[in-house]
Amino acid sequence: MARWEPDARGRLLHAAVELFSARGYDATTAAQIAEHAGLTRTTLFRHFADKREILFQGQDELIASATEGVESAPADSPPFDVLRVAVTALCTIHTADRRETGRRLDTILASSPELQERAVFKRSAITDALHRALSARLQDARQAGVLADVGVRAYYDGFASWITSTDDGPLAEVVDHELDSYRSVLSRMTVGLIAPRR
Amino acid sequence: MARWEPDARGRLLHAAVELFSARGYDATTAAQIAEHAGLTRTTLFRHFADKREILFQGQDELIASATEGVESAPADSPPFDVLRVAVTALCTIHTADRRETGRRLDTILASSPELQERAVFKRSAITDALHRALSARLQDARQAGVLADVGVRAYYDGFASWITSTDDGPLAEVVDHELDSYRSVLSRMTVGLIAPRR
DNA sequence: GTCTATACAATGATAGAC
DNA sequence: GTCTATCATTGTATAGAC
Repeated sequence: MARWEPDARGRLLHAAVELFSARGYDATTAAQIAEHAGLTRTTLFRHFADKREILFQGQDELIASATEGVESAPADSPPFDVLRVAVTALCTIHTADRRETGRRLDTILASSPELQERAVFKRSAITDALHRALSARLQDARQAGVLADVGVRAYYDGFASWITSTDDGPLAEVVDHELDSYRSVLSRMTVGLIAPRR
Repeated sequence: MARWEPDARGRLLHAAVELFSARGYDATTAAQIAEHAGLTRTTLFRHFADKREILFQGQDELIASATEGVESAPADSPPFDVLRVAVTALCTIHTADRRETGRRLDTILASSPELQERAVFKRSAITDALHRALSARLQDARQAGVLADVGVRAYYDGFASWITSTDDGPLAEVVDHELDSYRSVLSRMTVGLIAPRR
């Protein structure tokens, strides 16, 4: 028998989503979230550095996942395939049941500048991790930068369309198609797009 | 005769940089900054939405500047040249005398996660503005996304090396070289980089 | 090892006077 | 545009309970 109910973090997330959806982010205090989860305010701040972080738990896995993804790609993979392996690794974290959660989270995020700021920061952290790993592997910081930006863009675009769309398929599939589209954009970049047409 | 000393915002910026450099961001209170600038805490928050924003005043001009830059490019410019016009427009805001300010600001930013979060948010806002403007012009959201990312990356990389380097030239020149490098990366993307070598 | 009680400094908002 | 005053809330620090 545990002395306390398990999964405090999960309960706090659930309570936060519930209350933010009902009253809005600003109108919900940390004390209310804690109480709703059967805990106290002090305990909430023991688990999370700040109020925003409740909604972003698990995001740090994505950062680690990006780095590992790059390192796990076959030795002879061309750069874009290395990127694909890494971005696909990001997708495996979100299972199908997280889809509804993602939807609700997205609505809440859109309502608060404070949360958007944190979301952007997380995205930037993932991009930086990917950038570093690709840079180490490809030995070209600028090429790595472009690929990291494209990969993260494909991932976020894919995620957005995944939670919006009605037909259900895995996130990885949607993101993979996004990557194809961006690859096609990149491959067209030389034709009249960069060099002036003469 | 003015009833108050002019340029409250500028004085607050100066006071903030001074105190943050001396004691650190967290150890400096809004009241101290205000007092140092000959004002009260309340007045500080009349000028700035929060403590962080003091250091980022004028950044919103960059966002507007990005949009206008894209719209001001000649009608027949190829996409990358449109980007170049827009990114160059961003550079004209920082004159040579802002270089030392940029250096000091950079040191302060590096010391506080809270400030880095805001900095990333501003970068993201510029990227989004550029993305929107390019998207409207090129009628291709993904191509616009890649170009916006590349442009902003060139701008920030250029800015970082501009404030670091000893020899003085205009920011626009450094950024222009960055853009050349990224253009070259993009043009090499099709050769063995994306498609597997056979 | 996780939870709680309490006290505390600082942010940011608000209302009203000069 | 600036000031005084007051307020709820965040986030920290500390000490102790189960």
